[in-house]
Amino acid sequence: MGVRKEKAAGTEAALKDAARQLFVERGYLNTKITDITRAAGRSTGSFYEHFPSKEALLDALMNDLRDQASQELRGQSHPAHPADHDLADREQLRAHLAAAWRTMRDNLPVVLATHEATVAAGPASGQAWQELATGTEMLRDHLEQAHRRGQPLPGDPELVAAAMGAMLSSLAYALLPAGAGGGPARWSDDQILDTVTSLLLTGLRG
Amino acid sequence: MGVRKEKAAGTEAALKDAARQLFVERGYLNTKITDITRAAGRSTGSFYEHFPSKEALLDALMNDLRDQASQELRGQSHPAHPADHDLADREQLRAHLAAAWRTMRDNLPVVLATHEATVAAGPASGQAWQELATGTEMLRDHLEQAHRRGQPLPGDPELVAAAMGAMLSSLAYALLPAGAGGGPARWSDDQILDTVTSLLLTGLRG
DNA sequence: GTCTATACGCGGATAGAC
DNA sequence: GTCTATCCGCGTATAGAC
Repeated sequence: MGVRKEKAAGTEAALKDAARQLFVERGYLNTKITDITRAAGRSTGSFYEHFPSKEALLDALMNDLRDQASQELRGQSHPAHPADHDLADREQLRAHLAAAWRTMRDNLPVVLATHEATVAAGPASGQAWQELATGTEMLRDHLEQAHRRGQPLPGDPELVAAAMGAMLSSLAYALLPAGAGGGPARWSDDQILDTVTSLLLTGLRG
Repeated sequence: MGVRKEKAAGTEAALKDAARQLFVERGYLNTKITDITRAAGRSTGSFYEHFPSKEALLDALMNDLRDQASQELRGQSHPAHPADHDLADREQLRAHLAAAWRTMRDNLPVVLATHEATVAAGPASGQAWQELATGTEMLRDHLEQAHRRGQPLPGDPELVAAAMGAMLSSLAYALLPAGAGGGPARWSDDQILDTVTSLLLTGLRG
Protein backbone atom coordinates (compact mmCIF):
# COMPACT_ATOMS: atom_id res chain seq x y z
CA MET A 1 0.00 0.00 0.00
CA GLY A 2 2.64 2.46 -1.06
CA VAL A 3 0.82 5.16 -3.01
CA ARG A 4 -2.62 5.03 -1.46
CA LYS A 5 -4.96 2.49 -2.91
CA GLU A 6 -4.84 4.02 -6.41
CA LYS A 7 -5.99 1.80 -9.22
CA ALA A 8 -4.62 -1.07 -7.21
CA ALA A 9 -8.12 -1.57 -5.94
CA GLY A 10 -10.73 -2.63 -8.45
CA THR A 11 -13.27 -0.28 -9.93
CA GLU A 12 -15.93 -1.47 -7.58
CA ALA A 13 -13.80 -0.55 -4.59
CA ALA A 14 -12.94 2.78 -6.17
CA LEU A 15 -16.59 3.57 -6.63
CA LYS A 16 -17.30 2.65 -3.03
CA ASP A 17 -14.50 4.82 -1.76
CA ALA A 18 -15.58 7.76 -3.85
CA ALA A 19 -19.15 7.29 -2.73
CA ARG A 20 -18.19 7.24 0.94
CA GLN A 21 -16.25 10.44 0.57
CA LEU A 22 -18.98 12.26 -1.30
CA PHE A 23 -21.69 11.07 1.08
CA VAL A 24 -20.03 12.86 3.98
CA GLU A 25 -19.13 15.94 2.00
CA ARG A 26 -22.29 16.62 0.04
CA GLY A 27 -24.73 14.14 1.48
CA TYR A 28 -26.25 11.04 -0.02
CA LEU A 29 -29.24 12.68 -1.67
CA ASN A 30 -27.20 15.43 -3.26
CA THR A 31 -24.65 13.02 -4.65
CA LYS A 32 -25.43 11.94 -8.20
CA ILE A 33 -24.19 8.77 -9.80
CA THR A 34 -22.14 10.82 -12.22
CA ASP A 35 -20.48 12.56 -9.27
CA ILE A 36 -19.37 9.21 -7.95
CA THR A 37 -17.99 7.95 -11.24
CA ARG A 38 -16.19 11.19 -11.88
CA ALA A 39 -14.64 11.22 -8.41
CA ALA A 40 -13.57 7.62 -8.93
CA GLY A 41 -12.06 8.47 -12.30
CA ARG A 42 -14.40 6.16 -14.19
CA SER A 43 -17.09 6.64 -16.79
CA THR A 44 -20.79 6.85 -16.17
CA GLY A 45 -21.64 3.61 -17.89
CA SER A 46 -19.10 1.71 -15.86
CA PHE A 47 -21.13 2.25 -12.73
CA TYR A 48 -23.96 -0.01 -13.84
CA GLU A 49 -21.59 -2.88 -14.42
CA HIS A 50 -21.18 -3.06 -10.65
CA PHE A 51 -24.38 -1.65 -9.16
CA PRO A 52 -27.86 -1.41 -10.58
CA SER A 53 -28.57 1.81 -8.70
CA LYS A 54 -27.37 4.19 -6.04
CA GLU A 55 -29.52 2.43 -3.47
CA ALA A 56 -27.84 -0.86 -4.30
CA LEU A 57 -24.47 0.76 -3.75
CA LEU A 58 -25.59 1.90 -0.33
CA ASP A 59 -26.80 -1.59 0.44
CA ALA A 60 -23.39 -2.91 -0.47
CA LEU A 61 -21.71 -0.39 1.79
CA MET A 62 -23.95 -1.43 4.66
CA ASN A 63 -23.16 -5.06 4.08
CA ASP A 64 -19.46 -4.28 4.11
CA LEU A 65 -20.00 -2.58 7.42
CA ARG A 66 -21.87 -5.53 8.85
CA ASP A 67 -19.28 -8.02 7.66
CA GLN A 68 -16.48 -6.01 9.14
CA ALA A 69 -18.29 -5.63 12.43
CA SER A 70 -19.08 -9.31 12.84
CA GLN A 71 -15.53 -10.18 11.85
CA GLU A 72 -14.12 -7.93 14.53
CA LEU A 73 -16.43 -9.46 17.06
CA ARG A 74 -15.40 -12.98 16.15
CA GLY A 75 -11.72 -12.24 16.51
CA GLN A 76 -12.07 -10.67 19.91
CA SER A 77 -12.89 -11.51 23.46
CA HIS A 78 -16.59 -10.99 22.86
CA PRO A 79 -18.09 -14.39 22.16
CA ALA A 80 -21.58 -12.97 21.91
CA HIS A 81 -21.48 -9.75 23.84
CA PRO A 82 -22.12 -10.42 27.54
CA ALA A 83 -25.83 -9.89 27.94
CA ASP A 84 -25.54 -9.40 31.67
CA HIS A 85 -24.43 -5.81 31.39
CA ASP A 86 -25.75 -3.50 34.02
CA LEU A 87 -26.58 -0.21 32.36
CA ALA A 88 -27.28 1.32 35.74
CA ASP A 89 -23.55 1.16 36.31
CA ARG A 90 -21.86 4.31 35.13
CA GLU A 91 -18.78 2.68 33.62
CA GLN A 92 -20.73 0.11 31.70
CA LEU A 93 -23.27 2.59 30.40
CA ARG A 94 -20.55 4.94 29.28
CA ALA A 95 -18.65 2.15 27.59
CA HIS A 96 -21.79 1.22 25.72
CA LEU A 97 -22.49 4.74 24.57
CA ALA A 98 -18.85 5.25 23.67
CA ALA A 99 -18.85 2.13 21.53
CA ALA A 100 -21.95 3.28 19.68
CA TRP A 101 -20.49 6.76 19.22
CA ARG A 102 -17.24 5.38 17.89
CA THR A 103 -19.01 3.11 15.45
CA MET A 104 -20.99 6.03 14.11
CA ARG A 105 -17.90 8.18 13.79
CA ASP A 106 -15.88 5.44 12.09
CA ASN A 107 -18.62 4.71 9.62
CA LEU A 108 -20.01 8.18 9.26
CA PRO A 109 -20.57 8.07 5.49
CA VAL A 110 -22.76 5.01 5.64
CA VAL A 111 -24.54 6.11 8.78
CA LEU A 112 -25.38 9.49 7.34
CA ALA A 113 -26.40 8.10 3.98
CA THR A 114 -28.69 5.52 5.54
CA HIS A 115 -30.34 8.18 7.60
CA GLU A 116 -30.88 10.38 4.58
CA ALA A 117 -32.36 7.48 2.68
CA THR A 118 -34.68 6.74 5.58
CA VAL A 119 -35.92 10.30 5.73
CA ALA A 120 -36.35 10.46 1.98
CA ALA A 121 -38.59 7.42 2.18
CA GLY A 122 -41.16 9.65 3.81
CA PRO A 123 -42.92 9.69 7.17
CA ALA A 124 -45.63 7.19 6.33
CA SER A 125 -43.10 4.54 5.42
CA GLY A 126 -42.41 3.82 9.05
CA GLN A 127 -38.74 3.46 8.26
CA ALA A 128 -37.78 6.02 10.87
CA TRP A 129 -39.15 3.89 13.65
CA GLN A 130 -37.69 0.77 12.16
CA GLU A 131 -34.24 2.30 11.98
CA LEU A 132 -34.54 3.37 15.58
CA ALA A 133 -35.83 0.01 16.77
CA THR A 134 -33.25 -2.15 15.03
CA GLY A 135 -30.47 0.16 16.08
CA THR A 136 -31.34 -0.25 19.71
CA GLU A 137 -31.99 -3.97 19.91
CA MET A 138 -29.04 -4.68 22.16
CA LEU A 139 -30.00 -1.82 24.42
CA ARG A 140 -33.53 -3.14 24.65
CA ASP A 141 -32.29 -6.61 25.53
CA HIS A 142 -30.19 -5.26 28.35
CA LEU A 143 -33.05 -3.21 29.67
CA GLU A 144 -35.48 -6.11 29.51
CA GLN A 145 -33.07 -8.24 31.42
CA ALA A 146 -32.59 -5.52 34.01
CA HIS A 147 -36.33 -5.23 34.25
CA ARG A 148 -36.60 -8.96 34.87
CA ARG A 149 -34.02 -8.60 37.59
CA GLY A 150 -36.46 -6.29 39.27
CA GLN A 151 -34.79 -3.01 38.49
CA PRO A 152 -37.31 -0.20 38.08
CA LEU A 153 -37.33 1.40 34.64
CA PRO A 154 -38.74 4.72 33.36
CA GLY A 155 -41.08 2.81 31.06
CA ASP A 156 -41.42 0.05 28.49
CA PRO A 157 -37.88 -1.22 27.78
CA GLU A 158 -38.36 -0.94 24.04
CA LEU A 159 -39.49 2.64 24.34
CA VAL A 160 -36.71 3.55 26.75
CA ALA A 161 -34.14 1.99 24.45
CA ALA A 162 -35.55 3.90 21.50
CA ALA A 163 -35.46 7.15 23.45
CA MET A 164 -31.84 6.63 24.37
CA GLY A 165 -30.90 5.73 20.82
CA ALA A 166 -32.82 8.71 19.52
CA MET A 167 -30.80 11.06 21.66
CA LEU A 168 -27.47 9.58 20.71
CA SER A 169 -27.98 9.18 16.99
CA SER A 170 -29.61 12.54 16.61
CA LEU A 171 -26.71 14.21 18.39
CA ALA A 172 -24.32 12.28 16.19
CA TYR A 173 -26.03 13.50 13.06
CA ALA A 174 -25.90 17.07 14.30
CA LEU A 175 -22.39 17.13 15.71
CA LEU A 176 -20.25 14.51 14.00
CA PRO A 177 -20.11 15.86 10.43
CA ALA A 178 -17.25 18.24 9.75
CA GLY A 179 -18.36 21.83 9.63
CA ALA A 180 -21.39 21.03 11.74
CA GLY A 181 -22.06 22.29 15.23
CA GLY A 182 -21.17 25.79 14.21
CA GLY A 183 -17.60 25.58 13.03
CA PRO A 184 -14.78 24.00 15.02
CA ALA A 185 -16.03 21.31 17.36
CA ARG A 186 -17.50 22.94 20.42
CA TRP A 187 -17.34 19.81 22.48
CA SER A 188 -14.98 16.89 22.54
CA ASP A 189 -16.27 13.37 22.23
CA ASP A 190 -15.48 12.87 25.90
CA GLN A 191 -17.52 15.88 26.92
CA ILE A 192 -20.45 14.72 24.86
CA LEU A 193 -20.27 11.19 26.20
CA ASP A 194 -19.92 12.38 29.77
CA THR A 195 -22.95 14.60 29.42
CA VAL A 196 -25.13 12.00 27.76
CA THR A 197 -24.04 9.34 30.21
CA SER A 198 -24.91 11.48 33.19
CA LEU A 199 -28.18 12.60 31.69
CA LEU A 200 -29.30 9.07 30.91
CA LEU A 201 -28.02 7.64 34.16
CA THR A 202 -29.30 10.02 36.77
CA GLY A 203 -31.19 12.63 34.78
CA LEU A 204 -31.42 16.33 35.38
CA ARG A 205 -31.48 15.85 39.13
CA GLY A 206 -28.04 14.32 38.91
CA MET B 1 -68.23 26.73 7.12
CA GLY B 2 -70.91 24.40 5.86
CA VAL B 3 -69.24 22.29 3.18
CA ARG B 4 -65.65 22.32 4.35
CA LYS B 5 -63.56 25.24 3.21
CA GLU B 6 -64.13 24.55 -0.49
CA LYS B 7 -63.24 27.29 -2.87
CA ALA B 8 -64.28 29.69 -0.17
CA ALA B 9 -60.62 29.97 0.67
CA GLY B 10 -58.36 31.55 -1.93
CA THR B 11 -56.08 29.55 -4.13
CA GLU B 12 -53.09 30.31 -1.99
CA ALA B 13 -54.80 28.82 1.04
CA ALA B 14 -55.93 25.84 -0.98
CA LEU B 15 -52.39 25.19 -2.09
CA LYS B 16 -51.17 25.43 1.48
CA ASP B 17 -53.80 23.03 2.71
CA ALA B 18 -53.06 20.54 -0.03
CA ALA B 19 -49.35 20.83 0.67
CA ARG B 20 -49.81 20.19 4.36
CA GLN B 21 -51.83 17.10 3.69
CA LEU B 22 -49.40 15.68 1.15
CA PHE B 23 -46.38 16.44 3.30
CA VAL B 24 -47.63 14.11 6.03
CA GLU B 25 -48.85 11.46 3.65
CA ARG B 26 -46.00 11.18 1.18
CA GLY B 27 -43.36 13.37 2.70
CA TYR B 28 -42.00 16.73 1.61
CA LEU B 29 -39.30 15.47 -0.72
CA ASN B 30 -41.58 13.04 -2.48
CA THR B 31 -44.26 15.63 -3.04
CA LYS B 32 -43.96 17.35 -6.40
CA ILE B 33 -45.37 20.75 -7.18
CA THR B 34 -47.76 19.16 -9.64
CA ASP B 35 -49.02 16.87 -6.87
CA ILE B 36 -49.90 19.91 -4.80
CA THR B 37 -51.69 21.76 -7.57
CA ARG B 38 -53.62 18.66 -8.56
CA ALA B 39 -54.67 17.97 -4.96
CA ALA B 40 -55.73 21.59 -4.65
CA GLY B 41 -57.72 21.37 -7.85
CA ARG B 42 -55.65 24.02 -9.60
CA SER B 43 -53.36 24.03 -12.57
CA THR B 44 -49.61 23.75 -12.52
CA GLY B 45 -48.96 27.25 -13.74
CA SER B 46 -51.15 28.73 -11.07
CA PHE B 47 -48.70 27.66 -8.39
CA TYR B 48 -46.02 30.10 -9.46
CA GLU B 49 -48.43 32.98 -9.18
CA HIS B 50 -48.28 32.49 -5.41
CA PHE B 51 -44.94 30.88 -4.65
CA PRO B 52 -41.68 30.93 -6.57
CA SER B 53 -40.77 27.44 -5.43
CA LYS B 54 -41.63 24.59 -3.10
CA GLU B 55 -39.12 25.86 -0.58
CA ALA B 56 -40.85 29.24 -0.56
CA LEU B 57 -44.14 27.51 0.15
CA LEU B 58 -42.56 25.74 3.11
CA ASP B 59 -41.22 29.05 4.36
CA ALA B 60 -44.71 30.49 4.17
CA LEU B 61 -46.09 27.56 6.13
CA MET B 62 -43.45 28.09 8.80
CA ASN B 63 -44.27 31.75 9.04
CA ASP B 64 -47.94 30.93 9.43
CA LEU B 65 -46.98 28.64 12.27
CA ARG B 66 -44.89 31.28 13.97
CA ASP B 67 -47.57 33.92 13.62
CA GLN B 68 -50.18 31.64 15.07
CA ALA B 69 -47.94 30.64 17.94
CA SER B 70 -47.07 34.19 18.95
CA GLN B 71 -50.70 35.18 18.62
CA GLU B 72 -51.77 32.44 21.00
CA LEU B 73 -49.12 33.48 23.44
CA ARG B 74 -50.24 37.09 23.36
CA GLY B 75 -53.85 36.24 24.04
CA GLN B 76 -53.08 34.05 27.01
CA SER B 77 -51.83 34.17 30.52
CA HIS B 78 -48.24 33.87 29.40
CA PRO B 79 -46.80 37.36 29.20
CA ALA B 80 -43.40 36.10 28.17
CA HIS B 81 -43.21 32.55 29.46
CA PRO B 82 -42.04 32.54 33.09
CA ALA B 83 -38.33 31.97 32.85
CA ASP B 84 -38.08 30.78 36.41
CA HIS B 85 -39.27 27.30 35.62
CA ASP B 86 -37.65 24.54 37.55
CA LEU B 87 -37.11 21.65 35.18
CA ALA B 88 -35.99 19.52 38.08
CA ASP B 89 -39.61 19.53 39.17
CA ARG B 90 -41.49 16.63 37.67
CA GLU B 91 -44.72 18.48 36.92
CA GLN B 92 -43.01 21.40 35.27
CA LEU B 93 -40.71 19.24 33.20
CA ARG B 94 -43.60 17.13 32.03
CA ALA B 95 -45.66 20.17 31.18
CA HIS B 96 -42.78 21.46 29.11
CA LEU B 97 -42.30 18.23 27.23
CA ALA B 98 -46.04 17.86 26.74
CA ALA B 99 -46.29 21.33 25.25
CA ALA B 100 -43.50 20.58 22.83
CA TRP B 101 -45.04 17.25 21.92
CA ARG B 102 -48.42 18.80 21.34
CA THR B 103 -46.96 21.51 19.16
CA MET B 104 -45.23 18.93 17.02
CA ARG B 105 -48.35 16.84 16.73
CA ASP B 106 -50.55 19.82 15.85
CA ASN B 107 -48.16 21.04 13.21
CA LEU B 108 -46.88 17.72 12.03
CA PRO B 109 -46.83 18.53 8.30
CA VAL B 110 -44.60 21.55 8.73
CA VAL B 111 -42.43 19.91 11.34
CA LEU B 112 -41.84 16.86 9.19
CA ALA B 113 -41.27 18.87 6.04
CA THR B 114 -38.76 21.14 7.73
CA HIS B 115 -36.87 18.16 9.00
CA GLU B 116 -36.78 16.58 5.57
CA ALA B 117 -35.53 19.80 4.06
CA THR B 118 -32.83 20.01 6.71
CA VAL B 119 -31.65 16.49 6.02
CA ALA B 120 -31.72 17.05 2.28
CA ALA B 121 -29.44 20.04 2.76
CA GLY B 122 -26.70 17.57 3.57
CA PRO B 123 -24.49 16.91 6.60
CA ALA B 124 -21.90 19.56 5.89
CA SER B 125 -24.50 22.33 5.85
CA GLY B 126 -24.67 22.32 9.61
CA GLN B 127 -28.41 22.79 9.41
CA ALA B 128 -29.05 19.77 11.58
CA TRP B 129 -27.28 21.35 14.50
CA GLN B 130 -28.89 24.69 13.85
CA GLU B 131 -32.36 23.17 13.86
CA LEU B 132 -31.58 21.43 17.12
CA ALA B 133 -30.09 24.53 18.73
CA THR B 134 -32.84 26.95 17.79
CA GLY B 135 -35.50 24.44 18.75
CA THR B 136 -34.15 24.17 22.26
CA GLU B 137 -33.40 27.78 23.07
CA MET B 138 -36.00 28.02 25.79
CA LEU B 139 -34.80 24.80 27.32
CA ARG B 140 -31.25 26.08 27.31
CA ASP B 141 -32.31 29.31 28.98
CA HIS B 142 -34.02 27.44 31.76
CA LEU B 143 -31.03 25.20 32.27
CA GLU B 144 -28.62 28.10 32.34
CA GLN B 145 -30.69 29.81 34.93
CA ALA B 146 -30.88 26.63 36.99
CA HIS B 147 -27.14 26.35 36.66
CA ARG B 148 -26.74 29.89 37.92
CA ARG B 149 -28.93 28.99 40.87
CA GLY B 150 -26.32 26.44 41.75
CA GLN B 151 -28.12 23.36 40.58
CA PRO B 152 -25.72 20.70 39.30
CA LEU B 153 -26.20 19.77 35.64
CA PRO B 154 -25.01 16.80 33.58
CA GLY B 155 -22.98 19.13 31.39
CA ASP B 156 -22.97 22.32 29.36
CA PRO B 157 -26.54 23.67 29.39
CA GLU B 158 -26.58 24.11 25.64
CA LEU B 159 -25.47 20.54 25.09
CA VAL B 160 -27.91 19.15 27.64
CA ALA B 161 -30.75 21.09 26.05
CA ALA B 162 -29.78 19.81 22.63
CA ALA B 163 -29.64 16.25 23.92
CA MET B 164 -33.11 16.53 25.42
CA GLY B 165 -34.52 18.07 22.26
CA ALA B 166 -32.82 15.44 20.17
CA MET B 167 -34.56 12.69 22.07
CA LEU B 168 -37.97 14.28 21.88
CA SER B 169 -37.97 15.38 18.27
CA SER B 170 -36.44 12.18 17.04
CA LEU B 171 -39.10 10.16 18.85
CA ALA B 172 -41.75 12.43 17.40
CA TYR B 173 -40.48 11.87 13.90
CA ALA B 174 -40.48 8.11 14.43
CA LEU B 175 -43.78 7.75 16.28
CA LEU B 176 -46.10 10.60 15.40
CA PRO B 177 -46.73 9.96 11.69
CA ALA B 178 -49.71 7.71 10.97
CA GLY B 179 -48.68 4.24 10.00
CA ALA B 180 -45.37 4.63 11.79
CA GLY B 181 -44.24 2.71 14.84
CA GLY B 182 -45.35 -0.54 13.27
CA GLY B 183 -49.04 -0.12 12.68
CA PRO B 184 -51.52 1.05 15.31
CA ALA B 185 -49.91 3.24 17.92
CA ARG B 186 -48.05 1.06 20.39
CA TRP B 187 -47.90 3.76 23.01
CA SER B 188 -50.18 6.56 23.96
CA ASP B 189 -48.91 10.11 24.16
CA ASP B 190 -49.17 9.89 27.92
CA GLN B 191 -47.07 6.77 28.08
CA ILE B 192 -44.42 8.33 25.89
CA LEU B 193 -44.36 11.54 27.88
CA ASP B 194 -44.25 9.70 31.18
CA THR B 195 -41.34 7.63 30.00
CA VAL B 196 -39.37 10.52 28.60
CA THR B 197 -40.07 12.67 31.63
CA SER B 198 -38.83 10.00 34.01
CA LEU B 199 -35.82 9.23 31.90
CA LEU B 200 -34.77 12.85 31.66
CA LEU B 201 -35.57 13.63 35.25
CA THR B 202 -33.97 10.81 37.16
CA GLY B 203 -32.40 8.65 34.48
CA LEU B 204 -32.14 4.90 34.32
CA ARG B 205 -31.57 4.64 38.05
CA GLY B 206 -34.99 6.08 38.60
C1' DG C 1 -55.54 34.98 -11.75
C1' DT C 2 -56.10 30.85 -13.97
C1' DC C 3 -55.74 27.96 -17.56
C1' DT C 4 -53.24 24.79 -21.47
C1' DA C 5 -49.36 23.77 -23.81
C1' DT C 6 -44.74 23.46 -24.13
C1' DA C 7 -39.88 24.25 -23.54
C1' DC C 8 -35.84 23.11 -20.89
C1' DG C 9 -32.40 20.75 -18.09
C1' DC C 10 -30.95 17.30 -15.06
C1' DG C 11 -29.95 12.85 -14.02
C1' DG C 12 -30.80 7.91 -14.68
C1' DA C 13 -30.20 4.41 -17.77
C1' DT C 14 -28.83 1.87 -22.20
C1' DA C 15 -26.45 0.78 -26.82
C1' DG C 16 -22.76 -0.55 -28.96
C1' DA C 17 -17.71 0.13 -30.17
C1' DC C 18 -13.33 -1.03 -28.28
C1' DG D 1 -14.91 -4.41 -18.19
C1' DT D 2 -14.66 0.18 -19.75
C1' DC D 3 -15.55 3.68 -22.67
C1' DT D 4 -18.47 7.42 -25.55
C1' DA D 5 -22.64 8.75 -27.13
C1' DT D 6 -27.29 9.02 -26.71
C1' DC D 7 -31.90 8.40 -25.32
C1' DC D 8 -35.70 9.18 -22.29
C1' DG D 9 -38.67 10.44 -18.44
C1' DC D 10 -39.66 13.42 -14.87
C1' DG D 11 -40.31 17.68 -12.79
C1' DT D 12 -39.54 22.65 -13.03
C1' DA D 13 -40.57 26.68 -15.03
C1' DT D 14 -42.47 29.79 -18.63
C1' DA D 15 -45.39 31.60 -22.63
C1' DG D 16 -49.34 33.19 -23.96
C1' DA D 17 -54.48 32.73 -24.52
C1' DC D 18 -58.60 33.49 -21.89
